[in-house]
Amino acid sequence: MKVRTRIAPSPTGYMHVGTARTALFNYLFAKQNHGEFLLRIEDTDTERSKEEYETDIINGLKWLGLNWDGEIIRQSERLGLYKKYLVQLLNEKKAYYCPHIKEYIEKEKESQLENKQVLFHRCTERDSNLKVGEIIRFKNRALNSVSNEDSLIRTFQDNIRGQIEFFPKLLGDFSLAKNLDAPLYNFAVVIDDHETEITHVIRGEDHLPNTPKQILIQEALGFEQPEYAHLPLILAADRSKLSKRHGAVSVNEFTKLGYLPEAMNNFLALIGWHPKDEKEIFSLEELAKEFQLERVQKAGAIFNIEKLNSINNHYIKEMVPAEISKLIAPYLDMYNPTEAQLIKVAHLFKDRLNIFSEIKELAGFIFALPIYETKLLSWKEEPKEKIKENLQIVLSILENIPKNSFDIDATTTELMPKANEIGRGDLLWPLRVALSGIAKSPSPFEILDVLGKKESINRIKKTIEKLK
RNA sequence: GGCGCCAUCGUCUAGCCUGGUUAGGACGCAGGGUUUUCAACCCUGUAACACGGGUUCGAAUCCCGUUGGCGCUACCA
Repeated sequence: MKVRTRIAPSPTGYMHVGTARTALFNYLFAKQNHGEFLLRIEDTDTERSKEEYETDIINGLKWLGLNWDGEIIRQSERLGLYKKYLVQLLNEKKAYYCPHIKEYIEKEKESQLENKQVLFHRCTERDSNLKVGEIIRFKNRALNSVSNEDSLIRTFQDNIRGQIEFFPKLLGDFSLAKNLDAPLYNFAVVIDDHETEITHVIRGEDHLPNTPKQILIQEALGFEQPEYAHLPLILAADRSKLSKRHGAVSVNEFTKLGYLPEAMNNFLALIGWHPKDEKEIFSLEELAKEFQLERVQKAGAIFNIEKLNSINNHYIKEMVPAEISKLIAPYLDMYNPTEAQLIKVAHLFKDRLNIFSEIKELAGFIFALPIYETKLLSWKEEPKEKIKENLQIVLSILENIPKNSFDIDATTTELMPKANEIGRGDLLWPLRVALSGIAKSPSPFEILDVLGKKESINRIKKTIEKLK
């Protein structure tokens, strides 16, 4: 049978990195088994679902290169299908209309909580077979009698976790739909996974408690049970489920910050999965080849942004300046840089860039010399006059280099003998600051090269002026 | 409260199934090197088997318990 997996996000928020990781694992598993990876939008909650979020999810998947097979499946467009099965369950008396409103159920819960009981609804109308309410509930057979075999412990297999136990009775008569035209999550999932012939349900661990309900629905409908695999959760630093309050969690935020999709995929793959050997850098194709569900971790993993940064830095270093220049351009927009400038900047900063958005802070001085204090010019507390004198020396040397051969080689060759003579720090430090206005920068020779002769001379002269 | 899941360096993890390792790697951090600073790169270092029993000649590894963490407990998904 052909392997089919799916990513089934609900468009109630921007695409979460957890969704991205689940999508990635589903994609990888499908690819390595020459199967299909489907995208299903779970938009049955009309109150919270928004088109904007759906678009964001689609863009996120595309950005990551996790291309799905076939058309997008939208649950909101399949209401007739759910209705058909709902009617079937109702007719077969495997589901019923429940008259109890929310307030009643909540009160019921409160008293159950007080009495330290399991929270579930057992309806007085479950056998009335009348349409006494809107909500449709699953008639849980395990509730029928205490000696019923359905009240015993049951298990299902999870490809990551092994055998999982559950008590059908403890599930109560859970809800299937708000009404005939408004299916609820657990029900819609079962119908869709069946109809689209999903063979492997790979999803977050937060769905583990839903699985028994879904299995019961499958059995009531006579559906085949797919294989399950529940992924560990992505956690925040405090080990709770990663959410908005923890900072950047949506894929589009990472895109805006200037992360590379290949770094994102690589990093996400390493949260909860690890190859046999010690390799850590993987392309999507390599991942599809080496990924194994059996090697997925069971415990939740903290989203470690430092690691992501280091992986991103790795991928940036592998790129050529021409590619990088395009990606840093948006962050330097306010300076109206030329293409040639961007390429030089890309070349100069590629090794020290974790994410592209950092370029503004790192390279801003190239385009606009920041204001700085005069004392920054002194290497080791030399007097003003000494600094000025050294800058004069540099200036006279640089002025003698022809404009069109004013590059790293030329400036290094001309300046270094003098620097060695009077002290490297004494000569090069003031030059660095005169050119950049900051303490932490690339070498003065590299800056000279990017700035060009005219701007370099200009900056040095201004500094000398400043020292008067 | 109930149910379920989980537990190796600060973090991500290898090792666990098929007991015998100086418990390995990466990120981070610290120190050193690299034609001045920063970054990158190279080298070195740092640091972990949650606890208690049991089985065994021998337990991170198998079993039981404890503790802790997380998730779910909707007319959300």
